[in-house]
Amino acid sequence: MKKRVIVWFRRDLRLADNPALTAALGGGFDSIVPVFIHAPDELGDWAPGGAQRVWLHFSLEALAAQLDSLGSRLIVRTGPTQETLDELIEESGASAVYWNRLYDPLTIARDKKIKKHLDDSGMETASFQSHLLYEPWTVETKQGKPYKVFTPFWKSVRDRTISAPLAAPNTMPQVWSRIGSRSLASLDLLPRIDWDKEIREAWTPGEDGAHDRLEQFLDDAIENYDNDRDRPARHGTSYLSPHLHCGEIGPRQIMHRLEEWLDEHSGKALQDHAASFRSEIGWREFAHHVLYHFPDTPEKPLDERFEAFPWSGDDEGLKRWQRGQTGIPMVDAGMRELWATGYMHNRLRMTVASFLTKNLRVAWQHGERWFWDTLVDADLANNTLGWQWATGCGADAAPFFRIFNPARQGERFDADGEYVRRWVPELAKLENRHIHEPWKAPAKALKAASIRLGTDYPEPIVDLKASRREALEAFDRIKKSD
DNA sequence: GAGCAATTCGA
DNA sequence: CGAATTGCT
Repeated sequence: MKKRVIVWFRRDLRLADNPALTAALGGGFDSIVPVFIHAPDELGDWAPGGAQRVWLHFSLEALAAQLDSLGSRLIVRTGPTQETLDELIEESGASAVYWNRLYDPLTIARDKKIKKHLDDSGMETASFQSHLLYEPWTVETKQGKPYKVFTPFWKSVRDRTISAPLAAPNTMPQVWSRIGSRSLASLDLLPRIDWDKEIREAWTPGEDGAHDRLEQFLDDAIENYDNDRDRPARHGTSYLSPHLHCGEIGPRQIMHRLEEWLDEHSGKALQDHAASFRSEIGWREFAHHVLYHFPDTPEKPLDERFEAFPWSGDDEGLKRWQRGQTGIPMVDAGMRELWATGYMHNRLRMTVASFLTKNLRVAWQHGERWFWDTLVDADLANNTLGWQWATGCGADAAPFFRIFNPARQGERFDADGEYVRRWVPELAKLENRHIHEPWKAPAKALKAASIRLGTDYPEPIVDLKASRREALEAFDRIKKSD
């Protein structure tokens, strides 16, 4: 009797360091059926957004090509997942299903149900850790509770040993030709109008693209990480987030390769830069930890007092924010970068989130949703943590009064206005000293730069100082009403 | 460089 | 008890 196993791919679209795949290859099976099941309905409100879908399309295309080159084949199906797995089991005669674990609430619930169903019908099932360095349930405070503050979380886990990543297979068993697959195109992941051009040009989804990015980061950017990662005009960050989201590379591989690289490049300064980068990977772990233990946080503030926060309900403000027409250069630059490319530099993510929630006092869930639909790296854990952090209703005791001033942010991190000029070209001719606050520029300076405020570029839709004060007052009220 | 405004977390 | 991502006026 032939033994066959289904490897159920999800957001682990890689061959190297893929424990489910490795277990299947080492499990004495005669055949392996690699399958991806597209079932966005099962993710409720958090089905992949527009930009994510584009990424997923190309990532699946890359995985399919890799499997082809090893003599295997990616089977693509659509949900419902449980029924689809049942059909595949029937068609292939598989006796086992293996997969790698994910941690968002709806996926956990679905996977549990499917595991029980498969177990009950006599299948062998196994799930594996590959998406995170530290399983959320293995990390707790001395009181046995989940962590709510990053630093103690990170201190408690960062010295744990990380096992070596698994090698990619050199060859794989053929997939029975009778097992049919849908075409990728039929999943309808790509947009009808080609707004995704910039995404295609700027990125290479897939496992090879992910590793190239990591190498590029090590070669070019890590030596200045602490200084350059906050400067949006530079390429100072790793750009690994969308690759990590789809699991084209895993955190274990990143950490391992980093150590290997550091062994070849010594220096105290480099160690510091590497520590900062590691802690960013740590933030991703922390975000998953918090989402796992507080599964309501995509919708609800962790700090319950914020349920009563007097949001403005400013629809017009939200629209202008989305379109990059707020009249605040840094905010508009960030929002336009997002709209044009599906990506936004992290420094700007904090700045625009602070502006939306504090200065416009629009509920953070609206911004979270917009990011979800537009970001190519939209990730439920990271997006949720980021928005709650920026709002001040999240995991740490950060004071609400820590409100970003977009003009100060511009002066500090985009001093020469390069980033603003790139994304808000109508301000291109304005001198550096006015570029982050055009409303304060003298008439002469505006004229010299051919800018008519309110015509060529909007007047600020809100007064930064007054709106900051009002936000603080609103926070005072919910604090006292507790 | 202090004050924001005292709070919550976590050892 | 000390500490708390990345701030602003």
